[in-house]
Formats: sequence, C-alpha cells, structure tokens
Amino acid sequence: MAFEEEQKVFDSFVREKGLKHSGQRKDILLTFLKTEKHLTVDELYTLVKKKNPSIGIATVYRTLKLLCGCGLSSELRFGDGPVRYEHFYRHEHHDHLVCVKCGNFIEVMDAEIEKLQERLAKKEDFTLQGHKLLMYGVCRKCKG
Amino acid sequence: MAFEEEQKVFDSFVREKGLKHSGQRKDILLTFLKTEKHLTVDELYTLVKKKNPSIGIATVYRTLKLLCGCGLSSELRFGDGPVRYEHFYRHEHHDHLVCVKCGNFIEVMDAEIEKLQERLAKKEDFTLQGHKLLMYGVCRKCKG
DNA sequence: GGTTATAATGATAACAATTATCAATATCAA
DNA sequence: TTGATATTGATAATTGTTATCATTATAACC
Ligand SMILES: [Mn+2]
Ligand SMILES: [Mn+2]
Ligand SMILES: [Zn+2]
Ligand SMILES: [Zn+2]
Repeated sequence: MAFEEEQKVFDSFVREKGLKHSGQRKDILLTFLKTEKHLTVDELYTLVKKKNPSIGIATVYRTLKLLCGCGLSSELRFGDGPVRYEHFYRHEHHDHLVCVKCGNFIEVMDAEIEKLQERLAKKEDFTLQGHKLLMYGVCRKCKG
Repeated sequence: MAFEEEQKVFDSFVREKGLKHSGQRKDILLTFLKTEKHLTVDELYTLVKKKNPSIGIATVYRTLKLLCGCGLSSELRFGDGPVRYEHFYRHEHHDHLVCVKCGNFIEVMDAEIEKLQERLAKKEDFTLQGHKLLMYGVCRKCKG
C-alpha cells in the first residue's frame, strides 16, 4: 500500500488527539490521496462509495476536516459553490489562475509575490500566517 | 442630497437595462453609500429598515446584485459566512489583510504585486481579468 | 391625468451546503 | 474480555441564497 508517509501523518494526528481509527477514515484518506484533484465533498463521496458503498456523506465531511487539521489537505474556495479540497502534504504552496469560461485552474507560484506580501504585512505591523490568491481570467484553451 | 455621481451611475444602469426605479432601491443605495464598511446583506438590511421598516430582505439581495452589476459595489468572500459588499466606485483596487483573532481587516495595495501577477498570467498564456488576494494573520492590536 | 404593459416588491417556499443530533456500533487501552 | 468513549450513518436543523407568485408601483404612451 502506497502513501505510507501520509498515513503516518494521519496516524500521529489521530493518536495525539485521542481519536480512533476506522475503516471509513482509511477509505476516505486513501481515495483522497490517490485522486490528485481539487475535489468537492460530493465528488469524493461518490468516489469512496465505489470502494465502500455504505459510507455516509457526513463522515466524508468530518474526515476532510481532519485531513485539513493534520496538514494533508487544505480548503479552496472559489466564488460560490461548495468548498474544494486539495492535497497539501509535500505539495509546495501555490496559488491559482481560475478560468471563468471552463472552470479549470492552473497552479502557479511566484517567490517574488510571496516575498512582497511579507513586506506589505510588515508595513502594517501584521503577522502574516497565510494567504489565498485567486486570479480570474481566460485560459489558453478558451481563448481559442 | 449627496452621492449624485453614484446615483447617476445607477440611473444609467437602470435605464440601459430597461429596469425601473423604486423607493426601496434608492433607500438601499443611499444607505449603502453612506456606510463605508464591508457589509453583509443582513447588516445592510438592518440599517435600511431604520429608514424604511417595510423593506424586504429579498430586495436587499436583489439590489446589491444590481450595485455590483453597475460597478458601485463588489463582492468580498472570506472563509465561510455570508458574502460582504464593499464600495467599488472611485475606490482604488485593494486587497485585504484579515485578522484571524478579531476579524477586522486592513486594506492594502502594492503595485509591484499587481504587476507580478500580470507577468505570472502572461507566462501561462492566461488573460487576467481580476484577482482576489486575502492575507491572513494577526493584526497589531491583537498582538498586544 | 388616465391607461396599460411590465417591472418590482415582500412573503415565503425551495434550495444547496454544511453542521448538529442521536441511537447504534466500533475501537482500543487496560 | 470488558467498558469507556469515539465513530458512524441517517436525518433534522441551520445558514445563506435564490425562486416563486400574487399584489403593487413605475413609466411610456395617449
Ligand atoms: Mn491547487
Ligand atoms: Mn476593502
Ligand atoms: Zn478555460
Ligand atoms: Zn485583530
């Protein structure tokens, strides 16, 4: 079974918090890990049901919260619609170019932008902990 | 009466779209304009009711959509919770430092960051139309 | 000014996403 | 093995928002 490291991260988190393991959590975790996409709860729920048809959607909500808590995942919010979850563990920080035509997005990173944000925060005597930068526009494909 | 320019913007929009004027829309517009805050629908609804107690919240939702449509306002989405509306007309573009302790936020602008976003988009052959940058952390006050 | 087509309104139902509740079940330390 | 307690799935409740619809208001036309 792959994803030993990620499972170890989750195990420590569970132990540390006095939680318990469960088959459902394992199914959800592994399905999430093997699907390298920005998934909604519902999309992940549909995928996990193939492996475990009796799973409840509430458990998917709850488990994704845990995955965010232990640093394996992080939330992504576009306009309205449901929250999306992306991989976080051992994935470099990145921001997103969101295409307003097709809905796809491109992952990008710019060290200078990151640095300038720090400078900006310092100017306001603000301790920066994180940020979300969403850039909207039209992607290459959709420009035809 | 103040805000003649903003009212003119709204008037042209209404005329152009074949809509009609109404007392409610005027009340909502003026209350929005005189309140220089990042308001939720509910907050604005509460304020407008002081002037016009019979107003319905649906009309506030509808009118804020119009204000965004004509460029007088724009939406702001933090984590979860309701959408906030801020002034847009004749307000320079800016981004936000959001304090995770007190919930307040600071408006900031950095021309270099803006420029670098353009560069980043161009590299991906992406036509940039706009962006939302939220920076999370702890503000001066909350650091004690 | 009165007529009339049509847009706007407010109440409220419907909806979507999420969280809370709870009885039944599973986990795991002792 | 036992027993305290965490987890589960179903589903009710909640929140924020949009849709519906009968009634009312607006404004172009005469
Ligand atoms: Mn991503
Ligand atoms: Mn602002
Ligand atoms: Zn596209
Ligand atoms: Zn603060």
